[in-house]
Amino acid sequence: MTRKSKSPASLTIATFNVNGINGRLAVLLRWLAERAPDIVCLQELKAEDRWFPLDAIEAAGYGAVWHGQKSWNGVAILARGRQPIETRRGLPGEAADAPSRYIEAAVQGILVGCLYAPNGNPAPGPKFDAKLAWFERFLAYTANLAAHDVPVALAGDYNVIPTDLDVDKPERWRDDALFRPEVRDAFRRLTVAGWTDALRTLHPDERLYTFWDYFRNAFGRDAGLRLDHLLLSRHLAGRLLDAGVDRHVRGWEKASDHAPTWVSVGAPDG
DNA sequence: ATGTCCAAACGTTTTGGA
Repeated sequence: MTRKSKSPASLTIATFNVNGINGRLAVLLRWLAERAPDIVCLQELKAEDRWFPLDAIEAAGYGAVWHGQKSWNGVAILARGRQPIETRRGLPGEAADAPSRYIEAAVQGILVGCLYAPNGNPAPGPKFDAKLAWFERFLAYTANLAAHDVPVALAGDYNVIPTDLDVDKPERWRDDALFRPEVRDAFRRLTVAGWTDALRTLHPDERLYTFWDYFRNAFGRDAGLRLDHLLLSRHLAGRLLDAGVDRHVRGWEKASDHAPTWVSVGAPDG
C-alpha cells in the first residue's frame, strides 16, 4: 500500500452492500479494479472480524477498517492507497454487542460514516420499531456531526425508498418497512437537516435503482428499489461533481442483490 | 403465500434473514 503525497483533483466515494464479503469477494475485487473508487463503504459483510479478507483487499490496493459480526450485518470502509483512520463504531446509545451497523473513519480530509440501517420487516412489529429507534439514534448523532462544518459523507444501505420515483411499483410497497411513511419521514428529516441526497440532486427526474431482489427475475424486469444513498454535508455537497449506479455489476455471476453506487467530489480548493 | 440466495447448524438437509 503506497501513501499518496498529493491530493487528487477529484475523489470517488462509493457504497456497496456486498451481501456477504467472502461469498462475493470475486465480485467486489472485479468492481474495485474496474471503478477504482477512492473510498468505499461496504455493508452486509456477514462475517466475523477474523474472517474479513484483508489480504485480498490490501492486494487490491486498499486499506480497511471493519466492524463485523457472525452471520449478519457488518460494515467496512476501504481507502485506496491509504489507511482509513477509524473514529467510531456503533452509534451513541447502543450496547457494545448491538448489531454491527455503523463504522466511521477519516479519509483524505473527509469524515466517512458507513451505515447499514435495519430492514424493519415485517411492519408493524418489533423489528419495525427497532428500525425507527435506530433512525432516531442516527438522526440525533448526525445532527451533532452537521453542527461542525466539516466534510462528511454518510453512505450506505438506508433500507429506505425515499419517494415514489425510487420504486418500480409504489402501490405494492406502501405497507413495506422500506417505504412506510415513518421511514420516509426519517429520511426526509435528514435532508431537512442539511444532508444532500447526492444521486437525486444530480438526477432529479431519473428512475435510479440500487437494489433488485433475487425473486421473480427482478433485475431482468428492472423491478428495482433505490435503497443505497450517499448523503453529503453542506460543505461536501458544494464539491459534488457526478453520481451514478454501477448497475451492470448486478448482472455479474454471483452478484449481490445491490449494485455499487458512487459520487465524485472535487478537491477542497475546487 | 410466493419467489432466490446465503450461511449456520451436531449438518450431505433444514432454517432464518433479507
